[in-house]
Amino acid sequence: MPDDIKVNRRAGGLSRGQIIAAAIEVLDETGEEGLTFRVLASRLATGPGTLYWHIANKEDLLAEAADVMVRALPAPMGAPAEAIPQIALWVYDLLDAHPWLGGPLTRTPPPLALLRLYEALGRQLQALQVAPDRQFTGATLLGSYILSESRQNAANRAIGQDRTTFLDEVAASWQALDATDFAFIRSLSARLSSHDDRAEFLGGIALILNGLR
Amino acid sequence: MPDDIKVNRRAGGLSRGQIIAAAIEVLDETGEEGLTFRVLASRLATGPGTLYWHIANKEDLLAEAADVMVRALPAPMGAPAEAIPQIALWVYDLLDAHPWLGGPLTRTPPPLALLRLYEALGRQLQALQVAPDRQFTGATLLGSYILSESRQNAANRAIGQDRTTFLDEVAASWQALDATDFAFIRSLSARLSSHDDRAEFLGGIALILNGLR
DNA sequence: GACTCGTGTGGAACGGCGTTCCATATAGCG
DNA sequence: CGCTATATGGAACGCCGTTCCACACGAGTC
Repeated sequence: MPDDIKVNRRAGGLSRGQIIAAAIEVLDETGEEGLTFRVLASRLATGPGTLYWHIANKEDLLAEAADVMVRALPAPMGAPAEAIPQIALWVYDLLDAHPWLGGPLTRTPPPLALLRLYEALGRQLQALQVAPDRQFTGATLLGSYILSESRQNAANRAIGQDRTTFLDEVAASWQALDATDFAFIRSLSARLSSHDDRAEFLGGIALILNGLR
Repeated sequence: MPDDIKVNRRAGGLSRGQIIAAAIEVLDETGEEGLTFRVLASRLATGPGTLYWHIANKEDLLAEAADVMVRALPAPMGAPAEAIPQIALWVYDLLDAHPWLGGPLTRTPPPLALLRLYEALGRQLQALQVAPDRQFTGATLLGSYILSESRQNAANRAIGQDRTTFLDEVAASWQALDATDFAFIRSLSARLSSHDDRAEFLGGIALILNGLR
């Protein structure tokens, strides 16, 4: 299966692209754990064995699905100092709408989808005239923060129940911790459920950019 | 199974602590995927069903194992500006020695082990006189960067082969990317295999602290 | 137009997983 | 000395990713 260019000669034949598109549908509907080869095969009206002719394994499938999503990253507009928060928010909203992306994006080695993100961030750092030996650190820092926060936020709402009630429960469990061992955590718990996530998130981005200057 | 205080009355009885200790042994030897209830049970000379009397499920077991590891975090010494890199490096080395920690530490909601880490970082931020409304952002930023980098580094070496040859392969695959779409990534690939990970890592920490000032 | 062969197909089966079930054993208590 | 809650452990359940293999089809060759 060397090239994707080679199209299936069969009439109603399955293509790699169709499989990935169907996988994304299933992932959006039932999450990462809901995607199995059996349900995917039945949705495509075939058997599990057929899928393995087109894709190597589940890891491969997830990486490709993630890449499809990240390819939609729009070209940033405006000054670099504005473009970076713009990219950050785009990723934040992407993972909010498709929480399953959290898994496939954070693998070793970094999947292509993640490289696209780093590329976009790195270019803005270059445009910001960040010193070359700081670009690596800066891109890594931005990327890890963006992904970690987006993942966390996405996971919060993937639980199924309402996001605010979930955060309230977490805050309550933090309040129940030992008062001396977890003084700082407890002081955070009030802030946890009331704060504006996106504003908080953008604050972190601004902090990084501030440090890069 | 309300309290841990209640000790097994049986002679050679199994305790929750013994199970967790054995689990950590298996995890250190064979990684997260190597830990199954069957191998854990056979190591403890019992059946899988017995384990479920003492622990709720695998997630519970992993969270508790992670907590045991993070509890060993030493009390930071010296000025706060030195204590934070100190904590960061401790986590970095911990995950380097026990790569399986990467998984259990990054769950939703944040496991107790992770809260311990945030507590330690937050206290240093307070000592650094960081404004209260920036402590949350700062701790989150530090935590996400420390964990992400440590995880990445740990995963690199968990592959089995030598770390440098692994990074060389990654660098080569980056060089093979499209020259215009991935100009920034390609410019990074040279730096990837030659750089000093720990120095790079500390550079990122310094950058965050710089931004907080 | 028949033959053939590489390209696809799909359902059964494999081995392993987390977890549950249940018959059984044991230790403390009335 | 029974009784009962505690604790055990092996069998079994349902599901997973993946492999296997018998088979169908479409295009090139004579």
